[in-house]
Amino acid sequence: MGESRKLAVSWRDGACSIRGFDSFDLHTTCQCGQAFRWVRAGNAGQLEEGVVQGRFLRLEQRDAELVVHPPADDETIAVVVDYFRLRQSHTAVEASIAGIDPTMAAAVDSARGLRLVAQEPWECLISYIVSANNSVAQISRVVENLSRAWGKPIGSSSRYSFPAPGDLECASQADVLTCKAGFRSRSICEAARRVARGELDLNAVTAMDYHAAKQELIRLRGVGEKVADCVLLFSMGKFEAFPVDVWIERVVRHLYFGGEKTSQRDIREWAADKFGDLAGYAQEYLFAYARLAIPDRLRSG
DNA sequence: AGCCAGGACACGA
DNA sequence: TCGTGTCATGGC
Repeated sequence: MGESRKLAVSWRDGACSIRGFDSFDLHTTCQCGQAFRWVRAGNAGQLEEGVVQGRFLRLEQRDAELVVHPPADDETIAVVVDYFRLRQSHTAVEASIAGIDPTMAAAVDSARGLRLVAQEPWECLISYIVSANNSVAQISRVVENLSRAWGKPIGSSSRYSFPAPGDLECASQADVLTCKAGFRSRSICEAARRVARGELDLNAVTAMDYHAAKQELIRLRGVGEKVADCVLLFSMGKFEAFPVDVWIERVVRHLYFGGEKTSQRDIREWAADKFGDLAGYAQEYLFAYARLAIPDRLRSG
């Protein structure tokens, strides 16, 4: 999992072209349900628009080339490269997982080029508090509502930055409820207060090892093992995390436990033993594999 | 009308 | 420790 690839970056007409990365699929990565602010632009093709670190990004993949549409300054390119971990040799990760057994080979085949993106911990935390007993489409809607209500407008993009902890702390629970956050509104407000007041330091949590960090996150209302694992995996670089949701529970039970009902705890232990350091990547391919049976229109957002 | 969605939590046995 | 009802909200 070393970050060693050398990328080639070139500009033309204000757009920037990044080359030199290996296995990467923009659309698969943006629409797999790990991040909630990406919108596919156009019906087909590889064009995605999203907001990362307060920047509006308009990205287009042309095979082995990733185009960052204007404005594409040095800092924006750095944000894109870090977010998608483009310096990481992903072919090796996929080969390693596919080599585990035929089922995992099929799972990797179903979503080749799927990356684990490096989200911002604060936004990721709130997003996954919102995710509880919710659909991907609805989560995206609520995150966008929160941004529109308390974030800052980004140029002429019609999009808004995700609100900082201090900005969200100003919101009342009733205000958050108007964003359609439902019963999660109280959890959102409490998390905002604790982070804004420095009672919870997400950078410090990121620096902890997996188990210590998880224990810390779970102290928050609305954060159980599954949500904590998502935050750890999608924003804190803890690749051993294996979030167990209803989809993972179903697909693992069916593919590996002969259809017998298995506790989430058993599945987590099984995954840690079977996948080790790559459990998080294995989980994402299994998640994509499981959801493949569902018609595309249900996932488009 | 009823079930489900990238669950968490309080409760009771 | 393990199962169960409940929590908003929208799509099917």
